[in-house]
Amino acid sequence: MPVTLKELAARAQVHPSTVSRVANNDPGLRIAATTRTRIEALLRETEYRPNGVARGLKLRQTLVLAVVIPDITNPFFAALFRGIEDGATPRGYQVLLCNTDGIPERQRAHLHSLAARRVDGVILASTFLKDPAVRWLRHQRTPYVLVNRFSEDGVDPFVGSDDVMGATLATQHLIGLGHVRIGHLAGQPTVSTGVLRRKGYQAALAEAGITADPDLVVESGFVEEGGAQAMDQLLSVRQPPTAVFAVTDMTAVGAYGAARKRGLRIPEDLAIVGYNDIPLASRLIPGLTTVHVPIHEFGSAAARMLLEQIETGVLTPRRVVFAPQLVVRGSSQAGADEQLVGRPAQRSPAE
Amino acid sequence: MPVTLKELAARAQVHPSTVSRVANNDPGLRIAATTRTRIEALLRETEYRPNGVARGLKLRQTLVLAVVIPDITNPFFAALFRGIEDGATPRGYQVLLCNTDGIPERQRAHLHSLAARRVDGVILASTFLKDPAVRWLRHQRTPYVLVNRFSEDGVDPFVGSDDVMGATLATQHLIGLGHVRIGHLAGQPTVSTGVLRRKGYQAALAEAGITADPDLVVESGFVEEGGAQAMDQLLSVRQPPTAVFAVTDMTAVGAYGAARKRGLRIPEDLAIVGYNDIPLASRLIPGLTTVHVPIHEFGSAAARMLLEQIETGVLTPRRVVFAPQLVVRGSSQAGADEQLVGRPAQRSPAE
DNA sequence: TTGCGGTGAACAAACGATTGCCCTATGTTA
DNA sequence: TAACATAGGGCAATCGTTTGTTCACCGCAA
Repeated sequence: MPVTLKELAARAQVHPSTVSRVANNDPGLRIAATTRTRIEALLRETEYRPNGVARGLKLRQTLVLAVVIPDITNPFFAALFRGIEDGATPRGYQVLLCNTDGIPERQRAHLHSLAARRVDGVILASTFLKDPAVRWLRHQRTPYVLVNRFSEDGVDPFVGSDDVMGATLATQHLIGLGHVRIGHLAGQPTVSTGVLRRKGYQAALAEAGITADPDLVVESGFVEEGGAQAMDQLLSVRQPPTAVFAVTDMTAVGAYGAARKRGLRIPEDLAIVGYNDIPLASRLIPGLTTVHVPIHEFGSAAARMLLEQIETGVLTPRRVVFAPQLVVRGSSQAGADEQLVGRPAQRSPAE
Repeated sequence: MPVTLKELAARAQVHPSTVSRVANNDPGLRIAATTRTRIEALLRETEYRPNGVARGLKLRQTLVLAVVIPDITNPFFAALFRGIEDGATPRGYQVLLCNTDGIPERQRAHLHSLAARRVDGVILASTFLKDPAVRWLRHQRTPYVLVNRFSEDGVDPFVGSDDVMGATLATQHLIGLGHVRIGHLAGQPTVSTGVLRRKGYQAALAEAGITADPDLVVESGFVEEGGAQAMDQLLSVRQPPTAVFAVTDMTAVGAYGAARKRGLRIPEDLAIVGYNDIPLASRLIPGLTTVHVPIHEFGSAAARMLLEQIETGVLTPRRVVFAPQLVVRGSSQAGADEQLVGRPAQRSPAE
């Protein structure tokens, strides 16, 4: 059992409040040097650390943040979490991680628990358009930041990338390679990234004077399995695409599988472009051409915004939007894989 | 600001303790039906949830667990975390995630913070042999469980696999394929998995009457970059191995890169076997032959053990050791990749 | 009328820290 | 010598719950 103020006070023959002031280095404290020394020795000897729970109750701050995401086993969210933790830990905060598997009810349940625990703030990366949970957060006056996806355009603190621009870049790249029948593995229309990336895809086609074929857009969701199914469907139309833009890298991974199963060569028979540039993208064979976004910085920026909001009560700027960048690899352009050489090494993981 | 007991009590014209008892459904409570109804209506109307911090102070339990790992972006730990959360959430616990990057000082700092926060228990997956942090946990009487690695043989609550057996299986597999010069990308001798897997490797060689060549064992650590460097070194010896057993899958991924850079074909020129069977293993080309361990179950078993310890004060059994199983894929045996067909789908991730 | 048992709730003491205010010596000044 | 600063700490309220104990009241029986 860790030592308490009261016990220390008894041992030092002083009042607990005095020990507290010494421990907290109260600036306005007048105290005899000998007393201070005696108390400090005791503090060191017992390795006293104030009970965080009691402190939280009194000071109304827990020094805990929460991160709510669909699934940490998705490399995108793992990298995001690292960014958040790296931003929060140096400032004394620790981070609760909540996986929702994309199920609104689980998200709701987690948020309610988090509110009951009085976490100081929430970073939410699993929101969808018109998400009632976000309205609830607003109403609760819980500090929060949305990441990657937003719920209502422009009203919430947000960190993400310019999805329309990223999708446009990706599609223009395929157009530039001479593709005309370009498919899209699309995210759900209930999610901002799904909507905006589809919009960017369509904008690029329109700009190039290519008439959009509705058969070439298939909803895949954001994960591997959906990507495989949707790709399979795309390859079954009477005149299949020669290239696809997948709404996320994981979706593209699914597409790889589906293409390979049909004996298609990438990129000769089918060019593929993804979105996010997760670590896995460069390890695929061929490497996945994708839209790079600074995932780790999403996290650290979100943490910074959240902490600013918590500590100062105000927030400026309210939105951080990174410009995405195309990374060309072998999945769209044969022989392009050497562009990988010299990319910065990843943060070192360890078993 | 959420509503408090005191406010509710004022509105219901009763004492706070009465509201508390109604909210907690105190079995021994005698109360007039009308009063109870009035209070219950108020509880629902205000969506009252007791302040978890105050509750934690009074009850001396926070309903928070902590997971301490090297790095969540390593797929092994991501899967492990899911297992833990899936075991903890249904029982009302939420989980703090702490990344140490394998740095003892960061681990120490996190554990101190966690103790100050009075987390109910800790799951530690980043320990090493004779880890002072584990001794500290014991001394603090903080409930804890070690996962995957242990600190001192047999003394701590532990969940993991039989590393010697797994390594033996892997090596025997290579021997069975006719390999004689078999290398080992080894973990550090300061970590239990490093020591035991090396021991299993050596045992298999000895049993087959193959004399161990010290040049064929190179310390790689547990991550990709180390694997690449160590593999490079192995391929530089005067008579390079025709097969290697890598201490983890991530190390094997590094080996893939190194081999490919030299133009070696896998498995024809170099057979590779890994350990852990992370999701990435089956997506590599060729698929990575590896020692399968139930990562998700590591997590849920650890959570169960920890909760038992927390809630009952005792722990039985103290050790859960899973028997590992070899999964043969194309990295050791050409044409073996079809053994992948029909493997259970992964848990659905989402962007 | 007194006593008693049962109802229905209030009281109050924790849990461990923080912090504004008060109190008592002692020395200083007028 | 009376008034007053100042130094050095103690007091007590507070954060929001939980829970063992006490209390007031009512009806009923003796």
